Amino acid sequence: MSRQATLRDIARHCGLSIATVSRVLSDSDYVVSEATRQRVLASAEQLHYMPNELGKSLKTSSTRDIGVILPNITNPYYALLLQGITDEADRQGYHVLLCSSHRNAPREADNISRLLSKRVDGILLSSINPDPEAVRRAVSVGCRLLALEQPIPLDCPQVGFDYRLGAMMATEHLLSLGHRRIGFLGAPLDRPSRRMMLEGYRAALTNAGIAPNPDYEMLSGIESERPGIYEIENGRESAQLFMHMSPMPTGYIAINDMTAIGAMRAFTSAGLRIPEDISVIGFDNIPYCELSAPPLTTIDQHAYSLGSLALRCLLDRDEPSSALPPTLVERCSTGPVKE
Amino acid sequence: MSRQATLRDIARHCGLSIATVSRVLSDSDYVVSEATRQRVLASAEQLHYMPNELGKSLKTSSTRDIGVILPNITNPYYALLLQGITDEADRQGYHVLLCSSHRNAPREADNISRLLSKRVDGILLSSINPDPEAVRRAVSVGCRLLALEQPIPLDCPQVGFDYRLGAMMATEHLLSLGHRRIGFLGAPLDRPSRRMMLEGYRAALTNAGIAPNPDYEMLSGIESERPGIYEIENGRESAQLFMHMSPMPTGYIAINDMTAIGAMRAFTSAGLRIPEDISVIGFDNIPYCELSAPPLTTIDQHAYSLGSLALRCLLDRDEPSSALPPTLVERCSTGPVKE
DNA sequence: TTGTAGGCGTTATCAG
DNA sequence: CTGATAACGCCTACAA
Repeated sequence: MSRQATLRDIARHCGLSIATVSRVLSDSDYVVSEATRQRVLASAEQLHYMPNELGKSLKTSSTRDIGVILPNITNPYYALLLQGITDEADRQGYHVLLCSSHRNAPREADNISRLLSKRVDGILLSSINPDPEAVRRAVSVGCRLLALEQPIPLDCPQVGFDYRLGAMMATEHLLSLGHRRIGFLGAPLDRPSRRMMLEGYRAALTNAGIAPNPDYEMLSGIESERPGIYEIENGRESAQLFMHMSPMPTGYIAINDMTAIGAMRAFTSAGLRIPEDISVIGFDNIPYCELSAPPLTTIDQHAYSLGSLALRCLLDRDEPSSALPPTLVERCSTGPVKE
Repeated sequence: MSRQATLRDIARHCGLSIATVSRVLSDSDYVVSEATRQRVLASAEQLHYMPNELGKSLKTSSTRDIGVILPNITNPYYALLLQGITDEADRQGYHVLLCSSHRNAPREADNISRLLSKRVDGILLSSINPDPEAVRRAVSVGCRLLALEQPIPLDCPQVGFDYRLGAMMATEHLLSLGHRRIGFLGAPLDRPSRRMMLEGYRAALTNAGIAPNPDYEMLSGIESERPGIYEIENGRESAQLFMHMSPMPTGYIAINDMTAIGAMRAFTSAGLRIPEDISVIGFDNIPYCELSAPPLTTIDQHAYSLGSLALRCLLDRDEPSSALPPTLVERCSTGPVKE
């Protein structure tokens, strides 16, 4: 438990000045004679020198840290997103400071403050409605900030999905299988992403000459701290309501995979067969989709790629705003309509 | 995009010395007259002062950062663990620097180096066989290091599960339901946790007067980058092999939930009914367990609590090593043996 | 009660 | 090619 060696220690050890030692150890393009370079390197090795990034950052005002604020990581979708971010950060020589906001605006503001005090080089923020004051302060002190996954109404780069297109693709897939009555397994429209999905669903129906039926837009549901679980419950509940209708829809598009799986469980335990009797399509393509019974057809959001893309945008500042195109992943939960 | 205000700016602004300003803003117990205190506070407010933690850390040599090194986060078990850590860190006023090691020893060593350069106050490391050199260097420079989840053969605090006991409980649960032929749905014994589970399984059998049958210990399987997926495949494969035996076991204990779910799918698609014909019990209690068909009985590892416990141990340095007792969670995948 | 000054470990400017 | 020296923002004896 000895104190860490510093440039000064090395300088003393090899009889050179701190400046010279710094020059070789921070491999600047500065010219140093090969002989002294070797001397410095040898001493550094012997003393187990390890640069102190604090000093360096204080001087250069760059920490190579980036802050990531996510609602929570136990949601597999956010876990995938975060993995994409950390892997990219690793490649680029950056470090990730992780914060869980739990969808709590004051907490988010606090997270931002703390990250700014840490002098992070940038912040990736996934927020439904962030404290505008906190965000403004961040950009005003020159900290890059990027709106991740959820668009925010502020002048900053944004990276997200094309939710509208994704929902259209899902609906069109059902339409192409002959379904005409298509239900929307939704949730409260408290986020832009959800509103965009509902829009896409309606647009696809309209394009196909079908008038959207408000009864088929199920938006009930409660939020809860247990991620995953309440979404399953929402799916179950919505499915129950649909089963009381007649005629009930033959195809269903869900706001996310968890909701779709919950609905499937309700349908199958009521004796309906999937995909023979009805079809269900999810959204996100989380790993569970391969496990459900039957394996879930869904729209892939490419969360992992989105994460790494977001980090690149934050750092490179080119293509400042972009969205990843969704992809249809066909598994076994959708099939031709039976009438 | 103006430069951040510093103590000096505030001092100038309110006509006091930097020292005085520092004293009120770092709310030390130093005595400052109420009048000047108010003056300082007012100026700080006006200039939007935000302390620069870099300067502070450089001076105090404490960053309140802790490094967390995990194989990957897309594994729901690690996601839960990480959530426990971040939530606790938040409560304690610490920040989490996240690294993904991808179970790669050189990469782990590199992660450790980078964290040390960042002068983190501590490191939580989940590793099968870490580079001993890197670990030694960490403790030698006085950075606290705690072995998380996987024990490592070094003198440092450890926090993990009682894998042996967990596997015993799982096996005993099957025994109590009348099962006598019990299969072990395993994986290569490359980690201490897995070896401990096999031990526990054998011990429970022996205690019940049953000689462990080597044929029933299935350890095949390939690792792969896609987490979750290969575990499902391993489960499937092992199940296939078991179905070629006669008599085949009636009860199965799996090394983790994913493997159990994979095996269940193989069994049911071969026409076996769970839990009527055979029983399967998992390990971890990841959220998916509630989704599988049928919902999976399992051993809860309390990953979330382990995360927060680990952080407390790292910081408080009391109860330096401990393990969380596992819990049986009965769902629908286990039942009385039918003979 | 307030101010001065030195130092934490780096980088970078400017002389030698 | 190398060496003093002054920052970076903060804390903290010590002095007034």
